[in-house]
Amino acid sequence: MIKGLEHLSYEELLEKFKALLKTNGLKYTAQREAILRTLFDNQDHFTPENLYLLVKKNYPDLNTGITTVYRTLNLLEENNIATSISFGSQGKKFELGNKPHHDHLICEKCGAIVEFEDEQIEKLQNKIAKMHDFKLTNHLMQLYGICKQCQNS
Amino acid sequence: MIKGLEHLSYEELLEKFKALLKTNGLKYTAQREAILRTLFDNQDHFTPENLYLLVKKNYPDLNTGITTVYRTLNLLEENNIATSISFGSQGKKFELGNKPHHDHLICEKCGAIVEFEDEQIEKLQNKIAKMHDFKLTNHLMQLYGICKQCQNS
DNA sequence: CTGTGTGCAAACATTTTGCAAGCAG
DNA sequence: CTGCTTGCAAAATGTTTGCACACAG
Repeated sequence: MIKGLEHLSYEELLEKFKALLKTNGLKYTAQREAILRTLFDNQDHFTPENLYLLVKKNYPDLNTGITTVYRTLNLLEENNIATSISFGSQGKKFELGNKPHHDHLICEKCGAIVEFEDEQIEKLQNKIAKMHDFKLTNHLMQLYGICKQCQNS
Repeated sequence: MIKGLEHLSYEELLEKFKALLKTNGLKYTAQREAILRTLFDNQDHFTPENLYLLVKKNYPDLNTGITTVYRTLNLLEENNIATSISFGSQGKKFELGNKPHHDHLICEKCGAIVEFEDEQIEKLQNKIAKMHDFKLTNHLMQLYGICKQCQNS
């Protein structure tokens, strides 16, 4: 899983990104940074569409196309800087992978996404994988329900 | 979650389906049964496309369209006879919901899907939901890894 | 008969690709 | 300068909808 990205400052993250670009013979562009920066400034889960709109709003001069957002997100994901998860009807969403591993609680009414971690569950998952002779590489857990607010309305 | 569908024979399942159709003023058609039957005979996880191809192969005379497969799957899902899950790059898949709740181990190499159940994890999930004041309605857990076969090849 | 179901084609939504021009290195 | 990157438009996917005919009840 994502390791070594926890608690990075933006400067550190940017350095990491630049190093990665250099290693792969890719170029550092204003659009790529705008996308990274927007992901960092809004620690949230974005669909490509939502992120595209926000980048456009925050950096109107760059005139970034949605194509570039898709391409950059894929680049970030391939290099473990971002992660994507499919949230049922909410579609595929990306988040910056600079946090320790966590799973999600999703409100089916308002769509709120709450993150959580649980070490015990992780241990049980490893146990199950071992029982089935799987070498675990990744996992996904989503709990769907109704959040406190929506229960009271 | 899905309750009361466990261990149904095909006849029982079909009765349930017919009752449901009658209740909603819907009609029992050969295409709908072919789809249900195919899901039952191949206890597996299907994309609409795959299921469509199999139904076409098994019941060529019906000339079933993919539109009908989509419509029937949605009908079955709305009535808790089938369930759909998004399996990352494998896309959205449906399975007959006549088994007790279970989660999935997915091989990232060959795409194999193995089902498992774990009561302890379910308990922990309830604990977490309670901590965050969520009223749980559903959950999804997928463990991605490399299966035994693929490790040895 | 009535109204639901069907297949087809068209519409849609989302994501990817081809291309000519732009710009980082 | 070289060739990676970009935005646009077009293409490719996956899914839904409109419609006229078919058929279950």
